[in-house]
Amino acid sequence: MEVVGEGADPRVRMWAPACQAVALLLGPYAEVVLHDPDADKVLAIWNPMTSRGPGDPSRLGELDALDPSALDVFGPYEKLLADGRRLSSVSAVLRDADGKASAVLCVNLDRTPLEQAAAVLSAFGAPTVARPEPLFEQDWSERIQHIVGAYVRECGRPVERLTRQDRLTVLDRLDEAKVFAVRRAAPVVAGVLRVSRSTLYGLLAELRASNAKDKTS
Amino acid sequence: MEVVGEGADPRVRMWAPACQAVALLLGPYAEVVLHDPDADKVLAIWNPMTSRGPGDPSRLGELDALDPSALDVFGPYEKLLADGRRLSSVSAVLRDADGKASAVLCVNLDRTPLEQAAAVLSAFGAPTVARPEPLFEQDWSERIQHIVGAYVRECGRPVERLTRQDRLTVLDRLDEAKVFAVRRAAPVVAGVLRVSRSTLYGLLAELRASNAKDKTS
DNA sequence: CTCCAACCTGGACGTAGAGTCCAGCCGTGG
DNA sequence: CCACGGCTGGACTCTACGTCCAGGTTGGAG
Repeated sequence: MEVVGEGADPRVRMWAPACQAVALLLGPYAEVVLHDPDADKVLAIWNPMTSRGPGDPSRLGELDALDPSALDVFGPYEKLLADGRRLSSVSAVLRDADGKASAVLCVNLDRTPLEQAAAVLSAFGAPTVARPEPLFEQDWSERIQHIVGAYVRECGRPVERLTRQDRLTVLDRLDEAKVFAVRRAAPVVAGVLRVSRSTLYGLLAELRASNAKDKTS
Repeated sequence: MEVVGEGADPRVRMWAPACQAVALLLGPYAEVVLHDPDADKVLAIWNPMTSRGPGDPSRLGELDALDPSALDVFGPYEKLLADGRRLSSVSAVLRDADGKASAVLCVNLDRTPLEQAAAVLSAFGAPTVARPEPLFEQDWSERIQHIVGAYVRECGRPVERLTRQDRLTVLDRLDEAKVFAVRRAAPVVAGVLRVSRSTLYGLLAELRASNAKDKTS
């Protein structure tokens, strides 16, 4: 836990536990700042997001309604950091036993990680309604290329120079993927595999006989 | 902002702004509790997750190291609610100007929404490697049922008693999904749509002519 | 009620393309 | 040299795709 400015001021000693607790809970994405409203300076800061430190000007002139009649809690409102990060911020006027405003607490929560996650989640949409096919269903020839390519990459040999056993394996995968249920797929596969249509059917028959035998055994 | 117990106790008046600020920032998923360490009772509570209220016993006997020598901040540690929700909790001992422990602050953050989101995100994995096909590619007849069923649900009418226009629309979607590129699909579609094979081809021809005309215009 | 038009239907038909078969052509190994 | 296993093009059959047509049915108009 990085903390700057602790212990110097009695006000800091009083409010530090609360500030530290919040900073601890919110991990690295929250900055907790304790301001001196009279001097308009930073008293202490936990998890600083910028290079601010104690003594730096607070610049919280906007919420200068520090009389006891007004509300003591502000926000959450949005802040923007120089690097574009969006913050959710809340502020609270902290008063001592006399009712005098002794400090101002600001908690700045970096929303960007949450917003990125939310973007992914919302883009996920309704999975059962969304169509996954434009890539896969559409272009079954692409799929053939993909399966064959994967095997070639797998065993290192180029597309040509594949052993008979290799072709059997690839054909098994293609058959497993129901590739041959789509019209006109056989000639395409034969072309990709650099094999004649006859050979293709030969290998396929051999394969299916073998698979059937495995099933009965 | 739901808050219970405000204003009664001077300690509540002192710490309320900080508590309220945290409760505001963390929205509905954080509960902020202010305890009386002497009476071991709840002083005030923001966004209560259970039915606890002011005056109820605090039961925070575990962190009874309330002497000034020990650390004043505890956690984050894990808590379990009766309904199974997992909480991240932090506690802080709040002291008055004399150094006397006047209150204990507890912030309980419900982690379940975040954990659910994280589970979705991690399950997302590597999208280009994962295969979405075992459900869709495999069973194209299931897909037909799905598309037709979706439309039926959409317009309310039962599978039968569909108007000609409806059938045209459904067929357009099926054709768009390249369903008719797979062998033997046409008879299945005709069966599902309660239409003869001839009619199916008739509607399909009509549809494709219309689409082609739209393209040229 | 009749008539008519639009539509659906079963069935017949032509054809593309799936799958089989075979004779011939290579390679490799004896 | 031959023998042999495997690949090849081509011819063949048959499935099933897509078209067409002659009926039958429905529903609305007269």
